[in-house]
Amino acid sequence: MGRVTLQTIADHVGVSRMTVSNAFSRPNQLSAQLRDRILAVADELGYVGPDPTGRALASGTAGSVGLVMSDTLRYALTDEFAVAFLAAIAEELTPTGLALTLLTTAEKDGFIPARDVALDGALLYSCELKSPALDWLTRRRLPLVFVDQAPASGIASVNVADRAGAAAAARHILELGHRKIAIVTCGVAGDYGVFADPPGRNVAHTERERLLGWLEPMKEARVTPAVARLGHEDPYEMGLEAAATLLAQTPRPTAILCFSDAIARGVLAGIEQAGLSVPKDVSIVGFDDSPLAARSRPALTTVHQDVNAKGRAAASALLAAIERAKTGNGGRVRHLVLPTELIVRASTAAPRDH
Amino acid sequence: MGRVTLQTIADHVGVSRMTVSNAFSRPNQLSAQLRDRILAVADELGYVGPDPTGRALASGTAGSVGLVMSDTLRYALTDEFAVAFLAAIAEELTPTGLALTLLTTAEKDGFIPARDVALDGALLYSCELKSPALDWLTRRRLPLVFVDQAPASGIASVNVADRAGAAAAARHILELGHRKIAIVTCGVAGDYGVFADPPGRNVAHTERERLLGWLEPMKEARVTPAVARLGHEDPYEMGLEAAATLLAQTPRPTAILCFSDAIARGVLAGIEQAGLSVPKDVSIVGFDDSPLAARSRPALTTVHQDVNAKGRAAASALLAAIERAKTGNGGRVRHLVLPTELIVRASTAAPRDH
DNA sequence: CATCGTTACTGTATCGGTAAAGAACCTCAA
DNA sequence: TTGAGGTTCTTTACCGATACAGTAACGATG
Repeated sequence: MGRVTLQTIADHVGVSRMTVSNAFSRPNQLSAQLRDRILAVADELGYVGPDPTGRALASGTAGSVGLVMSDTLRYALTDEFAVAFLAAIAEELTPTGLALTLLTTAEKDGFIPARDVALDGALLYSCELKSPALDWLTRRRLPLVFVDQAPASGIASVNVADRAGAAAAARHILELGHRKIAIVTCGVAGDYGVFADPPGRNVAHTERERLLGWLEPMKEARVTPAVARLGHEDPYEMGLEAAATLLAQTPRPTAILCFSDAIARGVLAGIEQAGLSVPKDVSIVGFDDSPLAARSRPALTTVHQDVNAKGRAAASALLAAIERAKTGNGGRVRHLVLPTELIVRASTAAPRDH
Repeated sequence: MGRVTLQTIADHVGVSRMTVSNAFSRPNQLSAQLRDRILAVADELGYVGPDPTGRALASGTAGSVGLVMSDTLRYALTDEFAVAFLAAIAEELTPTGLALTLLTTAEKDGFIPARDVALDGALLYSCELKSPALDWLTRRRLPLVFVDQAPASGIASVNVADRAGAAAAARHILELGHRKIAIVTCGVAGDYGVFADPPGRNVAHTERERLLGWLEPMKEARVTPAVARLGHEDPYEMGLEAAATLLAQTPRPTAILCFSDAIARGVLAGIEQAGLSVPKDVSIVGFDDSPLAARSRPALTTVHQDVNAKGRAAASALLAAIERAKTGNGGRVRHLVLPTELIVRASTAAPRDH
């Protein structure tokens, strides 16, 4: 026996296939009795419901939106902060009945998820500009939302005030009297190592913005920071190492500004391993205000961003973009920037010699 | 201008639509020159690649597998342990080019993701038996894998030795000399509260197994535990409250066995809030050996399970199930049970009066 | 009684592709 | 010269549904 389709049911009931389709998808197009009869027969035949693939082709909707996270899903999922973002998206999406498809950059036998999986739209979180996934999704002309990426015209974006937050962090450190300052930043591409000059081009949007934010007040104060640039893999380990390297420099930095709380925790551990104390010997500032920050000892001074709001904003921007693509209205393309706020906790203090 | 399809390109190049399809999907079916010409024209016309929906309908593959987590994605994603599981799945899936679609139980306007999203298969992690998502996926006859659920015949499953692990935990506590023992368990359905008798029916597989494991050595030792049963929402808060309730009982328990490390942490905090100390006054055992366990102070004695192995096993079982459904072979249906191991850390000790 | 609006259902065209078999042509050994 | 076998492209036949226009029946309206 072949597969049960709308036609099978239609034949059994003695109506047209379209009426069966309506029984499932547009209940008000037929009488209640007939609908019940159709559903009963469908049930009897073991029919589950309109086949998603057929429906998707005919109706033009897939019922799922894509999410590309940092190109490497594996590491994104070890990051508490990224997971919180994911959770916020999931929560915002749930009541819409849309599923969330996690896309990876990997491909197999010419099958590229970002190109070949049916989607109604996609969220791009913190991807490299030259990411192949981003490229495919763009070429598909899917409704998109960029999160933590350089805004592009015509594509909705959600960012946080990275620059302002970083500037606040730097100002805080300067006001405490620090002059020997180090920065630990991080990115997925470009050069790694310790630089006298901060990296210029070729860094992702978020990193660039934070760098600009940190550097501005320092420039005003005529302070030149040492910059260590790390990869993305294991923030704790890399922070630990970076701390060792930075602390070996002369003059030794008395304050370290970090790209994230996860890195800051590694740096903190590295400082303690070097026999120094935070904040007495070295002050640390993190970024993001992830749960880590409040939990660590000493509690991290950090730049807070509302990851929950970011996730929800991203999801609803995507819903608007999908609506716009479908009906032509749904508001105009928005470039949202959520605020950041410096949270002073216990990891920063005036330098010793002050 | 309408949309660019295979036909558009075929007309431009002057070949049949099928040849264009082959140019994209089966390169060895045509000459390299013609293929290049076709791809060039396709590129020129802004054609991205075969439309995923059309391809899905014709070929019968969607390119994505579903994952249902605990019915409430929101809470699953706040659970470090569940996220680690997700990460392991994602990692195992990545090289296969399959995307991972997160399914929720919610529906909207009669659209039910588990029924209406195109998938090649699905993983069900720790769902209630009567979960509507599980029900739909089963009825669709999709290749499935059950994880942390009662094995069903014909459906691959991955579990851990919950019962043995729990028994080891209970035995450890008994051997230390404890006789006044409490259990803090947790489930998404059924009755909540403190019971003299442990809940019987109507609890999910994992909970049941762990209960059976804890109770068996206790029965042998003629010890009757107090059982507190919590919901799923906020393990820390609920553990905190449960601790308060249990400590108020007479005789006061000297050891508490917890369903998870997340709950154990709440219980630990509750014990300390009550002015008691762990493990001097009260011993605690967790479950899972999530990162939390080693991190907490005192470090938690817990039952270790290899969440990474679980995730990978689940993913590859699903791949096998998909293969089986497609080609008829791919091995037989397996019911895997991964080992657990008691990890004794600092949260357990002999009771005071011992 | 002719006209009109509803309700309830049907017919036709299409969505964008793939599978499988067939045809045309070319190569090369016997 | 022939014919087996390979390469390359085409033909035919779907995959399972939805959109949209159309029609029949029926009661209401003037």
